[in-house]
Amino acid sequence: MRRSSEDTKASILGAARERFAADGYDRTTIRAIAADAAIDPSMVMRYFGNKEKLFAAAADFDLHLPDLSGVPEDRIGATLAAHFVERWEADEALMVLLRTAVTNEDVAGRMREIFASQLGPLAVKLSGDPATAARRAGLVATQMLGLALCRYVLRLPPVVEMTHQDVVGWLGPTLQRYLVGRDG
Amino acid sequence: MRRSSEDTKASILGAARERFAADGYDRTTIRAIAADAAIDPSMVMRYFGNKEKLFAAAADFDLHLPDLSGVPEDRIGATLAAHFVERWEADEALMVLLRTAVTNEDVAGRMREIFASQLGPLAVKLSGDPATAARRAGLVATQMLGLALCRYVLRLPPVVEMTHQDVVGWLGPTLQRYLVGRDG
DNA sequence: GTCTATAATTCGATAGAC
DNA sequence: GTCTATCGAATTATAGAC
Repeated sequence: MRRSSEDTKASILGAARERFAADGYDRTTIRAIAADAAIDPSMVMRYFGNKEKLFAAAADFDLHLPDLSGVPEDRIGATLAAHFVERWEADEALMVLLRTAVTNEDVAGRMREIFASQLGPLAVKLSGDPATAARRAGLVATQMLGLALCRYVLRLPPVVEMTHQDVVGWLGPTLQRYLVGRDG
Repeated sequence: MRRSSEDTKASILGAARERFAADGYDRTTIRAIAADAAIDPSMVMRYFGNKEKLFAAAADFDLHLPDLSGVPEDRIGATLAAHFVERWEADEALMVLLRTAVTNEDVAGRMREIFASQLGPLAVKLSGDPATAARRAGLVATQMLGLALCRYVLRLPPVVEMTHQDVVGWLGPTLQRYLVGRDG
């Protein structure tokens, strides 16, 4: 069959995202991606150059943090918790990134950048204290990435079984304290 | 040089733990482990059969959860937080396991077993409520594994810079609420 | 107990025909 | 735009000499 360049590229990217998310970077082969996309392996090379560039294209994403300016001060933690769960379940690129960052130092570096540049400013804005903002952002990351790890990657049954509402109810107060609380 | 069987086995295991922890399962090669142990690759096969069995031997471990019966009720979260950080930094096998569980379904299964069998009973004992114990244990896992992920694997700077005391001060109350709190 | 040699795979990447 | 064919490298694993 004959497809357009754009169709081919898109189907390769889709297959790549699934494979990278399911198997991690090392275990994923260009051959497998090509087979999923029903195309020859050499086409993948033609469009993306090499495996690393294909990964970069598949893992490109944005946290899309919500605008919290209209949210009541005491609902910030809950709002953020709800947003993270939805965002995570909507975009496979996040899992691709987490799975890969664990065994790839370059990707871990990208993850550091993402959280520093997107979560850091939010923490400054919320806590009003630039001195502790970085730490607050880091704490939020530990809880949110920990949830993602246990729920979507390790699939610990009690964590998988929680509804969105359960997650917001339990993690909301935690994030609230990390972002705007006074102790520590 | 001529070494005893035990010496050889021990040095292979040590090298394997370091490699698996540093590079993950897929990236770690038997050849590299053998080189680290200053031995021929075929010796590794001789002693451990194959790569998978070598990994199983290197990742064998125990959470060694502390006895909390003598700890005041309101200090349980802090005690557990302190214990986890110390345990994590003392035993490389934990990082080996986490790094590998992320891209290996069999190992993820072992991780599920470990947390269910070791953290579950603790939650029952503490909360006194078998109905919610599994969920409480799961929540503790999200926060503790999230800390480990950000601090030891992704190495997010603000999380790495926290002292043991900082960790206990911030995460203690979180674990406390997950284990013995009433909301959710 | 240790090593050499090598079999058997698998993979990323390239060249080139159609 | 798509595919065949293949190279070169790396890896697990085995057989067997010393």
